[in-house]
Amino acid sequence: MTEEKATFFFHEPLGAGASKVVSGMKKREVQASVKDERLVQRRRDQMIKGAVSLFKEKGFHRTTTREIAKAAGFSIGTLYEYIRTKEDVLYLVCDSIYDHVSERLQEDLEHKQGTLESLKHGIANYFRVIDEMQEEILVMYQEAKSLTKDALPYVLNKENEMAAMFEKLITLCVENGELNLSEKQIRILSHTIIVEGQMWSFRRWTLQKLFTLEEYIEMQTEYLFSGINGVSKALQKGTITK
Amino acid sequence: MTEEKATFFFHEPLGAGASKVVSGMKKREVQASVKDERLVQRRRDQMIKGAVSLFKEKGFHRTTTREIAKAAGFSIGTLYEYIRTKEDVLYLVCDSIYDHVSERLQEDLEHKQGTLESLKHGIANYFRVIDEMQEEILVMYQEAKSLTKDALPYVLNKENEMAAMFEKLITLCVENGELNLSEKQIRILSHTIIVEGQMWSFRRWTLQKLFTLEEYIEMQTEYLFSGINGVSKALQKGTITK
Amino acid sequence: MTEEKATFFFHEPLGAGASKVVSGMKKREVQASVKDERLVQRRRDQMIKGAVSLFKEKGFHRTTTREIAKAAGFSIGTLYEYIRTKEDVLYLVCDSIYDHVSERLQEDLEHKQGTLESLKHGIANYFRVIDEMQEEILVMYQEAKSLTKDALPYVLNKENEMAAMFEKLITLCVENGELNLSEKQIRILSHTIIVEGQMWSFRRWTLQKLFTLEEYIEMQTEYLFSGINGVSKALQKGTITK
Amino acid sequence: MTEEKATFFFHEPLGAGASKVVSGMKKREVQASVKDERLVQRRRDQMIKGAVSLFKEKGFHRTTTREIAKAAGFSIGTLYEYIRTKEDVLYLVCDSIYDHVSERLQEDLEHKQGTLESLKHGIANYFRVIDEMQEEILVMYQEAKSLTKDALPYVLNKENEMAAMFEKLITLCVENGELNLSEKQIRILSHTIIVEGQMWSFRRWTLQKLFTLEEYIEMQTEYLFSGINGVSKALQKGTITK
DNA sequence: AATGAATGAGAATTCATTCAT
DNA sequence: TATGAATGAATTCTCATTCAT
Repeated sequence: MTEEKATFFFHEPLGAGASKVVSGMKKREVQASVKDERLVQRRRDQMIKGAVSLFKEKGFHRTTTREIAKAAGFSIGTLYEYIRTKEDVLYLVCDSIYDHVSERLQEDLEHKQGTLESLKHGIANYFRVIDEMQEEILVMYQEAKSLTKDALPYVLNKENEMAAMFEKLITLCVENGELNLSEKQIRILSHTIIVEGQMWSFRRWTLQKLFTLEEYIEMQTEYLFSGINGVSKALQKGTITK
Repeated sequence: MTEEKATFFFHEPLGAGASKVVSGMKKREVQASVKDERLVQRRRDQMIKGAVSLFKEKGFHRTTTREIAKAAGFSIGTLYEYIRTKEDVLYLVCDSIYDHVSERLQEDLEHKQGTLESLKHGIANYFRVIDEMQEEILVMYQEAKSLTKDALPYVLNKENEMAAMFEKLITLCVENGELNLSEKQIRILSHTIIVEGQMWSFRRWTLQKLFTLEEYIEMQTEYLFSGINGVSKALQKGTITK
Repeated sequence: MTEEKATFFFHEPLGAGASKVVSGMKKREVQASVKDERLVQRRRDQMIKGAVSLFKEKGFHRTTTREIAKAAGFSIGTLYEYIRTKEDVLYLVCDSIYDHVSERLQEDLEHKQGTLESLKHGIANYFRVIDEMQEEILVMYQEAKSLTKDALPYVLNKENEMAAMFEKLITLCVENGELNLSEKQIRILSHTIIVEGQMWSFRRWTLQKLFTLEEYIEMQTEYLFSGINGVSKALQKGTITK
Repeated sequence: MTEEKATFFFHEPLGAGASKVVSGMKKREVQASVKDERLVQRRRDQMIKGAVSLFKEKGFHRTTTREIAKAAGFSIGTLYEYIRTKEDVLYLVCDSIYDHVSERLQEDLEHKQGTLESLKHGIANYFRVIDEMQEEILVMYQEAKSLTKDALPYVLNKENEMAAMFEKLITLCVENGELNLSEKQIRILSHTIIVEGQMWSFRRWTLQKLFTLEEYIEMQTEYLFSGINGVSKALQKGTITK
């Protein structure tokens, strides 16, 4: 993967600073004045926790650094001992959410077997993670655009890593002969899966009023595997119920 | 549809002010000091045009009202003759984009016939509209969350109207016996179509590097109608090419 | 009367521009673009009427020229055909109020006779005028300070003219042998009378809750003529009632 | 005293928020971001000092917050650490002036004895305080009207407290048999005294040119106690000089 | 390390005044 | 004469960031 012209959820076309999204990319460093690594970690955790709940409530721009400091339980001066700019907080928050999601997914995708069953299971699991973390997901996708150019590649990288998980899962199925899909088809499929998960969170104002999570999983899986035609026929035959 | 607890792309849980998303809802009025309706329309068009390009570049929050005025080609004082608050600009922008998208869709969905072919055609057309307006789409979905509570129902309503278009299209197919889907399945399907369209714009940083629009349309349609299994089999049989 | 260092209800120490308060001073001209004198007068009357009611409600500074124009029944453009600056409106308003008050007083003080009775009658009449015009009185005294330096002498002059009326009335009594007061005593007395009148308007929040106008007139007159000692004795003797 | 329909020096008729002027009323709190109470006091003192001198010069409305900050010796940002709105400054200024006046009066009225002599002494003292603080008095009475509804009761209350001081002084004389006055007469008298004091400041442009403070005190006292008639007779008899 | 007072650039909004029609 | 759209200087207030204690 080379030079990004990333415009995922981002406004500015990326300039020189923002390039190469390499898998296995190192974390972007956020400078702290305080040396004690353990303390830095603890303070940042407090900070992220406070910030997430504030961002949920009012978004990044409407949240002030003072509020973040207060929510984190320390003073504004202390806040700035652990970050350099307000945007650092946003980066830490996004990074942390990605990590949590990835972690939860990784956990489950550990025992990848390359069967259709395990793929379905993986998808269902992903949807459930999304459901549990919907607030965070919302925050992340809505505010990530406010990250500056140099934080961007790291975030895009995370997105790619997530897609890669599903790609791997699907590829295993292909290798096992359970599926027969081209590279490109795998790519698009994994992105579609990810987006359908996000959909549960983004469109919850309507979806979550119409369906329970499990219904949603079932129906989406049905569509995903059998498509409109398949679903249509199955319904006709009575294989699946309304 | 009743009382919304909308959390679509919005942070604050909606209070009393923001309820009822009624189809056929009247436009929310944005007050102008200037009386000449025609002039108001013209100036607002200038304003929207300028604002969209600024919002694309730097987002709503980072764009100042002075910049908007300048981009629109008039003074800050004049800007405020046509709106009341900065947020009004955002509302006008979102409203305008929705209108354009809807219009473009409506145009095409006029000759709805209730055949699978026409449904496919409608979807393809929608994807193309998205492609043409991707910048605007991006702006709308990323900034709409900054609208205040009282502008919200109008925006949610637009979303519903868009979903309703596809619901109608699909329902026609069902009525014609071309498809056999339950109410709920129609619902979820139309939202999925919409989201897959948005995906082309949201994930363009990766999708548009891998696929041409027509490829994307073809592949998504394939998945949508036949699902993973169908695609998989077709590929095996050589019905479709990689 | 010479060089004023007027600080009546005015903030800035007066510079060169503001001097000589001469009795019989000509009115300060307020320039109009419109030539037709009659029209100018009519429009200004509309303007003053509207402005007074607005100033009553929200004060000079919080009232906008647009509001004044609207209240006057014409457009902002038209307003500026009859004045040069917003402050001109204030001057016209103050001037007009003074004129009304003076006129009402003059009317009554016409038949000055130089008896104590007629002095009492004059005072009572003045109090009644104040009562009738209290809103205007309030406006005038509260906003006059916003007049610029060059409008000031005219206003001070009006104040002097009012004091002069009572001075004349009292002087007549002195000349008639009904009273025996020095120049200075006459001066201070006439100012005191004027201020006691204003008091009815300025302190109405408490006075007008405790007394009717007629009670107030009676009591103030009693004090004015007999003083604390006199009132005290009269009460003791039962000459006056509580 | 209950429900006020105060229109003292105020434009808007008071709504629900502005009621009950209770003696012993607590001070209206002005919120500060800074915690250190002592510092808050010091900074506010600087602020008030600067503001008073600016208000004297150009009035509340024509003074900008930046000017206030500068006059106080700190930045605009710092100013807003100690107040919430510009109006807070006005409230602090008015409050401070009242406090100073009250304090100066209280000091002296401490040794109230209920003799006519001590009453005269109290009045003279009040006039001298007014003289010393005339600039502040002017500012207070001219700008107080710009206070919002919720600051009003506090200010009216102060006015009442001042009147109450004289009422007490007079009442003592009545109780001692030195005077014989009704409740209402006491009321009106104390207000008259207060207003005659203010008169020295409000009409200084003419009074202070004609009289020295001591002359003014003497003459007003004469009138106050003996009235026109008394003064007139005394002059005739040669008891007092011109 | 922690604190929180100080800073000032920057933002939205208002409104007196002008001027072309 | 009358109109009202256009203007932009001026104003209040916010908030990220710094730095002395």
